[in-house]
Amino acid sequence: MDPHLLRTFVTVARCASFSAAARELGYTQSAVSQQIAALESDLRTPLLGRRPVAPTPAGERLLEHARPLLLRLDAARADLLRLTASPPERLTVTASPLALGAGAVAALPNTGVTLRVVDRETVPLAVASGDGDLGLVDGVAAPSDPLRLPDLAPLTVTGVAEEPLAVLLPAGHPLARCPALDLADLADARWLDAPGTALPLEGLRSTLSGARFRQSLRYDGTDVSTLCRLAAAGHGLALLPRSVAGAAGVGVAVPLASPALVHRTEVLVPKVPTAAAAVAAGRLLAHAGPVPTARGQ
Amino acid sequence: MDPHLLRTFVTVARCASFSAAARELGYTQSAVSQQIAALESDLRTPLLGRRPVAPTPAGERLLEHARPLLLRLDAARADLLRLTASPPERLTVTASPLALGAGAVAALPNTGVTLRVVDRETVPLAVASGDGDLGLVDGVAAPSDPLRLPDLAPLTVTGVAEEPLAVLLPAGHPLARCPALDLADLADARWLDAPGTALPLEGLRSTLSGARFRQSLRYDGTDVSTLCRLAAAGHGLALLPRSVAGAAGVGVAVPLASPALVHRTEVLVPKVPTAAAAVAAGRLLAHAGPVPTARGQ
DNA sequence: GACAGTTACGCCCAACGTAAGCATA
DNA sequence: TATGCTTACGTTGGGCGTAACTGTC
Repeated sequence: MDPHLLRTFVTVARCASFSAAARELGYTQSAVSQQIAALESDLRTPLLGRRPVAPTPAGERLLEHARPLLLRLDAARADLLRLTASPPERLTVTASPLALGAGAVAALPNTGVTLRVVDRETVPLAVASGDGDLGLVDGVAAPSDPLRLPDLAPLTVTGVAEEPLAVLLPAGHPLARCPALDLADLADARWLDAPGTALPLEGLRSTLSGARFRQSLRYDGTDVSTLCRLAAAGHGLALLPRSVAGAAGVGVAVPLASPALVHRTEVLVPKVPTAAAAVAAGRLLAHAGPVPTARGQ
Repeated sequence: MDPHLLRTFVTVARCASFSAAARELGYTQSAVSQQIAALESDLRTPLLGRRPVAPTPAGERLLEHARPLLLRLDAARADLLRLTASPPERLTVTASPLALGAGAVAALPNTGVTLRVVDRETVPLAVASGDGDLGLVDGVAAPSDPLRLPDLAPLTVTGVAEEPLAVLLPAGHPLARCPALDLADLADARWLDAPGTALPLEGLRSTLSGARFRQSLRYDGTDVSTLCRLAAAGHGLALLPRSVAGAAGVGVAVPLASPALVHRTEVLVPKVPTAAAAVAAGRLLAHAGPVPTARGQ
């Protein structure tokens, strides 16, 4: 269970090839073979089928463990090195697309900032690994409830904005004339599958037992206006913050009435932020929030 | 950042001594010294002050990373080994004290079961590490909200019970005559500090910004009736499930009215449970729940 | 027979233990 | 002076590469 072996295992599983993984890791094919053999003998179970190279059930389980483990390990390393390293002159802000509300944009310093917009789930990863100095993530939550973020590293998380939700529908949609919608009304609707940009439905499914959300087109970009046009063109519904849906300029935005859910934005900084990140986080809080956060556990 | 080094580091920090850690780990003092030196040179920063042996600020950060990391590593290893190992004949159920409601107790199989009651935060740890086959944890949450559990390993979590809360007060307490209480009423009360048994207040503090919960006696056991007697004797208030507080036989139980919080119990099983654990989990669900669970993220 | 993973074998370095060194109470 | 961490040094084994082997398309 040496992380070295785990990393090799994960790479082999991803490449579905010993030799490709060896090239990528700078080993010989032989070394990779030996590492996998060592891991398999350590755990007393085959982890990879050969020809084709694919994880066995036990291998799948190990992947589930190994990936977050390696992530945490990298995050820990980066965090410790950051303590020593001299503070960078530029501030790198990593944000998910819908986390950049008007308030956040206004509060950003206008010099020495690199703004990177990435997939929603990449944001905590970037901040934890030191890839970004400050993160802005959004998601759906009950009012004043914190977002459920993966705990890759001890980060300081603060809510900075909450706003109501809306569903973006194509103009001719039968539900487009409703004054407000309930999630239950949308149980059988077709949703855009855009987990990085539109608000993800996975968690919401469980609120409506029995309801099956049908998914249609998958969008992997991070561009909100494209997303809105996709929704307006009838490729599927999109759940968005009300202000975004209302200002889309295409389609029809219908407010979401219940259950009580809001669009929430949070600031992520390392427990010991860089000076620039601390200042920027302070400005964001002063400008927009903080928003109350209820109940840890 | 080899886990071997991390484990040594954590041990040295705990023992506050190189030689004691060496004894505990089965190394020579010299080896431990070299391992710490290797870690410090790898991270380019001193981690431990010597004489006395105590973590530096950087060392403190590393401890924060290393402890959960090693936990996850052990959990992963245990999980994989469990896949291979032959299923044990006995079922070990690990539960926090207040997770054992009447329903849960009734649903437990009456043969071949070892029931272990432990500190609340130990339950996920035990299930993740394979130390127990099935876990029952409780906590405070908004209705149909899942508990916030540390994600040590991929576990299957299902709600099985929710019930209202009550505060247990000594008979003469000024608030004991109220028909119901609000958390705000209790902002300045003195609470028992019993995180393993009574419901912990840490998270609740943030709901009432400005309110400072004063803590008094600390109770580290897992015995509910002792806790009730402590509360009744005026050592501090205790937040409990209403049925428990009402049946305490001592003190006065006053229902908690708002904000909307409930006592929630969840079943924890490994993603691939043992046969006995799967059966027991099924019985628990059939008997008591499942309780709705809203929103992932 | 070509491609891809395994096995054999030799080499080397990382890591441990022994033992001497050194700093602090 | 005693205790306890560090440094020096010799030894060993784990892990890598080279190369020969084997199984599968």
